[in-house]
Amino acid sequence: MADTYDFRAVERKWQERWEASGIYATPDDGREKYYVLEMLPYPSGDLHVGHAKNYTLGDVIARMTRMLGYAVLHPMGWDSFGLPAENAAIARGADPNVWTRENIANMQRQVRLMGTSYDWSREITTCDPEYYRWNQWIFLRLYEQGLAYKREAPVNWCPHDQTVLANEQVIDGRCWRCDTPVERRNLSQWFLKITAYADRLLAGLDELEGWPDRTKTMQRNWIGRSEGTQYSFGIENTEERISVFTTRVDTLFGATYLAVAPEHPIVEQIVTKKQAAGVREFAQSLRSKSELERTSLMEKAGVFTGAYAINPLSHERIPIWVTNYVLAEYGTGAIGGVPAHDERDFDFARKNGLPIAQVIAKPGSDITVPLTEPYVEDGRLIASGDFTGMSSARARKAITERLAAMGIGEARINYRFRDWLVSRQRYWGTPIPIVYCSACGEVPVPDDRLPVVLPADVPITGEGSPLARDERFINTNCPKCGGPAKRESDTMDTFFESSWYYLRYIDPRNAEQPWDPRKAAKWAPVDQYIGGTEHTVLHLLYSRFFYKFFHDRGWVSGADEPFTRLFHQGFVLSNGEKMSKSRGNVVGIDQTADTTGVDAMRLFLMYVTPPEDTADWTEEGISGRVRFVNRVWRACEPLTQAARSVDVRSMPEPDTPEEKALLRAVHVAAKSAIDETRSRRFHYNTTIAKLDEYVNALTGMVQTHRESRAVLYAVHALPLIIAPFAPHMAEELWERLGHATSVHLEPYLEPDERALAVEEITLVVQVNGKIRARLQASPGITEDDAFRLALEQSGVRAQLDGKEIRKRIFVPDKLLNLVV
RNA sequence: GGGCAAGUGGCGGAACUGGUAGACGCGCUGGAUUUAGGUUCCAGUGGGGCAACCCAUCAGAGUUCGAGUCUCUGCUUGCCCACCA
Repeated sequence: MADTYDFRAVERKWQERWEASGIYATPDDGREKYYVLEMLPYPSGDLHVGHAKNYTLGDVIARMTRMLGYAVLHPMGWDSFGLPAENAAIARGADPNVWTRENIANMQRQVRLMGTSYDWSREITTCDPEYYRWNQWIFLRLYEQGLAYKREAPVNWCPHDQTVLANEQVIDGRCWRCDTPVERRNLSQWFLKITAYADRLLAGLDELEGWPDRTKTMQRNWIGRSEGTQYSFGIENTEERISVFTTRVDTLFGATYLAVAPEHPIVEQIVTKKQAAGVREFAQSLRSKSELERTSLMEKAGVFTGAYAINPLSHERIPIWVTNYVLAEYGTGAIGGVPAHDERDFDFARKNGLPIAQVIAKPGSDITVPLTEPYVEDGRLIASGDFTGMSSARARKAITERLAAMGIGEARINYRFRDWLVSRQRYWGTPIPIVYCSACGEVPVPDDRLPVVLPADVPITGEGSPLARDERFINTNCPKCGGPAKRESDTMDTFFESSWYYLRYIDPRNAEQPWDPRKAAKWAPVDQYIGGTEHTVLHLLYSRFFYKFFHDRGWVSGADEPFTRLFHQGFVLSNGEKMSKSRGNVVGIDQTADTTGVDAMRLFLMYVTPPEDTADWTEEGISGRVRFVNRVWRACEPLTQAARSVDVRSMPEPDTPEEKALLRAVHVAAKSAIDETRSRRFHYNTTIAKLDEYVNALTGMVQTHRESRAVLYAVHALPLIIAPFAPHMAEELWERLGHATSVHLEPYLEPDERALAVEEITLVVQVNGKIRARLQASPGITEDDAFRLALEQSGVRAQLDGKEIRKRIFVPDKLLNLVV
C-alpha cells in the first residue's frame, strides 16, 4: 500500500510554492476577462468554516474559470474601518489601528491557509490613507454635484454606539450592530442623495438577470416607489393649506377627517387654545418613546386639534386630528382620512367616532349597505360630484387633472427610502473632507490636500465624538481664505468604502486617481459576486448607486450595474446549531487545517449541500471527504510513474466495457464541473458525487488493470479534474506525474463526446403509465423495434392480456408507454 | 397581517427541460483483514409481501398516456417586510 497521504506536508509545501511563484497573478493578455469577487470581509479576528465556505466557493469558481481559459481577476482585501476596532479600544485600551492590523495579519494568514488563489498584489485595506483618500475624493465629487449635502433632520440615534445610523441600519427599530432600541434626534448630518437615483436603481433591477429574485424584490420594496397625487386642503379661517399625498385620489370625496403627524409644523399654528394642552401632551408622549415602542404600538390613537380643513372638491368641512399612525418622514406628513376605503383610517375612525362615507362601490353592486369593513379595492365612484360613475382608475386621472387645474395638486411619485445618512460621530473611519470657516462657511478640502489623515493617539471613551475633542485635528486653516477654521469631526459610514472597493482592485496602486477608467473599461463590472443575504439592501444598494454615479461621470463604461451576477451562499452550522463563541462550537480554520486538511474541508463544504443552502458541519460528514482524499491518493499515487507516459489530452480507446465505463466516469465528472460553472448554478455537490463514482471505478481497477492505458489515463486526468476543489493534492499528484508547471495553469479536461456516448440504454416499458419492463437496447432504437421487444416481455404480456392497445407513446432512448 | 421560498429514506442530498424516485455521501447491519480499537476491503440498506407484485416524494383534489416536477386548496417550516397613505 502507498504511504498514507500526508496532507499537512503537502498543503504547506504548495502554499509556500504558490506564494513564491505568484502563479495566481492576474494575466493581462488577450484572453477574455472574468472578475470573481467575494464580499470584502471585516477583519474581526479568526476565520471559521463558515467563512471558508464563502471563500472556497469563490475560489472554485475562480480556479474553474481560469482553467476554462479566462483571464481571471480574483482579489482580496479588508473592510477595516468600523466600530469593533473602537469597541476594542474602549474595552481594553487597544489602539484601533494596531488591533485592526493584527487581525488583518491573522486573517490573511488563514485565508492563504485555505488554499485560495487570490492575486495578493492587489490586496487593499480600507483604513490605509492611500485607500481612504479616494473615499474623500469621491465624496468631494458627490459634493460638487450636489449629491452630498448637510442638513438638519430627524435621524436615528443609537444611544449605545453613540452615533447616528442610516435607515438601512435600523432593523425592527433597533441598531443593526448592538440591537439597542434606536432613538430619534434632530441633528445636522451629512447625506448622500441616493433618492436622486431612485428610478434608475429600480429600472436597473429589471436588467439584472443574474441576481436572485428575492434580492431584487427586497430592493424594490425598500425603494418603495408609489405613484399618486399630492394635493392640498385649505384650513378654515386661515390662508394656510395642508398638503397630503395619496395613491387613491379617487376616494377624495370620502375623506371625513384630516390626519397629521405630531411633528408636522402646521400643528403649532392651527391648534385651538382649547385643544392645545391635549395636543401638546399627546405629541410629548410620543416624542419620549423610542422608535421601537412607537412602531410596535399598533393601537391607533389621536387628538383633535380643534381646527377644520375644507375638502377642495366637495367643500365639506372636516376635522383635523393629530395621530400616531401618520409618519412625519413619509409623503407630506399628513393624509386625508378615508375610513370607508382604507383599513387604517377605518380603524381610527371607529375608535374616535368619526363618520364613514362610502364613495367607491364594488363593481356590480349599486346598493350601498353600511360597511362592516373597509372596501379597499378599486370600483366605481358614488357620491362623488362630477366624478360619480367613473371607474377608480379613470377617476384618479380626472381628479388629479381637476386639482391641477385648480392649482392645488399634481401627480407625484413618492419613494419610501430616504437619502443615505453617511456621517458618523465616531473615530475609526474616513474623515469627511470639509472645513468650516467663519468667513467662507462650508469649504471642501482641495484635492491636492487629500488625504485628510485620521490622527493617531486619540482617546476613545465611547462618549461623544473623539475627533471633535481633538484640538490638533479640529483646528485648521480655511482652504479658501487661509483664516482659522474647524474641520468636520464626523467620519464616514463604513459602507462608503465598500461601495466602490471592487473598482480599486482593478488599479490598486494608482496614486493619481481612484482607478484608471481605461482599466475599468476592461475589468469592470464584477462578473460574479458572492456574499451573504444580509447585504441585500445596504451594501448592494449603495454600490449600485455609486456605480451609476461613476457611470454618469464617465469613470466606468458599459452597463451601469457593478455586479452582473450575484450569488448568496448559505451559512454553516455546527452539529445543527449556530456557531458562536458562547456555545463553544466554532470550528476554526487553523484547527481544521491541522486535523482534517484543507482539501478535505473544501471538498466537504462544496459537497454537503448546494452552496446556497445552509450546511451542517459534523465530524462524520467531514470524515467522508477525508476518506475520499485518501482513496484518491491510494489509487493514483502508486501509478504516477507509470502514468507519466500517458498523454492526458488524448483519450485512449477502451478495450473492455469496464474501461469504457471508467473513461465515461472521467468525462462525466469533468463535464459536470464545467456545466455547473458555465450555468452559474455552482451545484458542485453533484460534481463531487460524480468524482466519487470516478474514483470508485478507478479504485476497483487499479489493482487488477495496472497496465491498462485507460486506467493510467484516468490516473493522469484525476488531478486535472479535482484541481479546483482539492488544489494541493492535485498539484502534488501532477508533479509526481512528471509535470514541471502548475496544474492550476493547465486548461481543464475537455469532455470527449466519444467517452460520454453510451452503447446501451435502458428503455422503460410502461403499460398505462406503470413500469412493466426494462429493455437493454442500442441508442436510437426505433419505436417499432422497441414495441416488438416489449411484446416479448412476460411482464408486459401479462398486463396486455389480449386487451386492445389504444395508444403508444414513445420517447426515444427513454420510454415506451402502451395505453390499453 | 402581507410577500417570497421550501417540504423526497434514519441524516445531508440527487433526479436541471413532466418520462427508471432515492445518484453520491453519512449512518446502520453482516462479513474479511487486524492482538484489539481504528483503518481498509466486500455485501446489504424506503415500506410491505414466499412470490408475481403492491405502496411510497407534507395532506387532499385536478391536468396528463405518464406528476417529486405543472394547477388549485390546506398544513408545516424558513426568510423578508410589517401602520409607507
